[in-house]
Amino acid sequence: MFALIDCSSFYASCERLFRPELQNKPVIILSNNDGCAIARSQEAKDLGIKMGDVFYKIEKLIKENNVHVFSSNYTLYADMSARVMNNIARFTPDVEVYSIDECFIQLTGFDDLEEYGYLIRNTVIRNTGIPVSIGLAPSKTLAKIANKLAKKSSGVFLLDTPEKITAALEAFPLNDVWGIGSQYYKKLHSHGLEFAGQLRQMPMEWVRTNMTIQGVRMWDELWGRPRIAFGVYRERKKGICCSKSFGKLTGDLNEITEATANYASRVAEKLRQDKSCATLLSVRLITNQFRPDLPQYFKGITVQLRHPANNTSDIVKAAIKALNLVYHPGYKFIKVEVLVTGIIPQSEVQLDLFNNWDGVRQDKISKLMDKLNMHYGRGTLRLATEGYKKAWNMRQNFLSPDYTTDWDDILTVK
DNA sequence: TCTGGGGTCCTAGGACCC
DNA sequence: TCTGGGGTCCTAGGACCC
Repeated sequence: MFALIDCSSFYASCERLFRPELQNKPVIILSNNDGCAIARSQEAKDLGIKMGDVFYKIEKLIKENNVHVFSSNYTLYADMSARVMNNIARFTPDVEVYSIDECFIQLTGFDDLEEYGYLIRNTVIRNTGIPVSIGLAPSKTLAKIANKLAKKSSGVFLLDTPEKITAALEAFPLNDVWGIGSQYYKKLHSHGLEFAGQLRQMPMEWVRTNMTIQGVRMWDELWGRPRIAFGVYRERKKGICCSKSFGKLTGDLNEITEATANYASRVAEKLRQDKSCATLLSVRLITNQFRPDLPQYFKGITVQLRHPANNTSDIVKAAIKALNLVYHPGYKFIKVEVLVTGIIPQSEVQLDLFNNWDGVRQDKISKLMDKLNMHYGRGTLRLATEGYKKAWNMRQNFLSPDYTTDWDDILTVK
């Protein structure tokens, strides 16, 4: 049996934890650059605020209803997420962290799974203050469905017998099924399908033709046959990217170079975290598609690294080289993306005797940077090209303190 | 009337997830 | 003024090989 444990309105719950006066009040969290709503408390959902609603378009509604607004504070959310996951790991060693606010666990050999579900739920709530709901079922897709049903009932939902599963699927809307997005929903709906139970009744060949092999896997899972692997150990990532919109439009190559260096440096950090090296690096420059009055530009280029690397210096140099190949004056850019691919394990990188490569030295420098930045905060030690003014940096006008990760931000109790 | 067969690798694009 | 970021997997099609 699988369980899916999911934090309710996770970002909003994190913010409310340190602002208890916001319990039962509408709260929303904005995307980077304070662009649109990406998380809402139940009260905010009830006001009709939807995922992705553009901030300035709902400002009136926000004022009228006294909605509390926060910029995304990923430092806080990541730390709270780790606390939740650690608590869950006390119940079973097999935890697959699926996203910042969700994990799958595998449970076997329990007489009363429902009771165990409540025990996990209550423990997490007591120890972290973050409410969670738990869905239990024989496949991951069904566990996701059980989890949605748990949210509508008492926080834990068990789908264990064929009868219970059939009854649940009959009334479960297709567009809420894990793996069915807007495009597949449109297609299925045009064939008269509306509920998960109806899709499950379709012949496998029909599913394969209309939804490829992935659809067949999902279809099997709906029948309670697990087809999606349970992975406690995270696979090596196939690509690592850092891409963020600027706080303003800019055509200034110096500013864009600074941003590119920052993003590339972050990519190098992530590579080192994964103990991976990259062989290819792409940079893409993008204008603002929401400004059709301005000339549009959208171009990316991929360069080969002269040696598989994860040190900051090599990655940043390659990124700046690629940037200079894609940059074109006369445009106002909104975003630059830095992406590395061709990832290989760090341990498999071979030294190249003929390339006069100073990677060993650079690797040592990067290691030291990681150590210092871990201790004193990200960006304490960085390359000069990364700059210090950061005129392009994103807007975060409603940022909460880093209550749990920064001594300066710790709450004072009077 | 009519152009081999069977592979590999890469990229772009489309679908999905949170 | 103002519209997120970071991933996954699958398929089709082109280039290339023998």
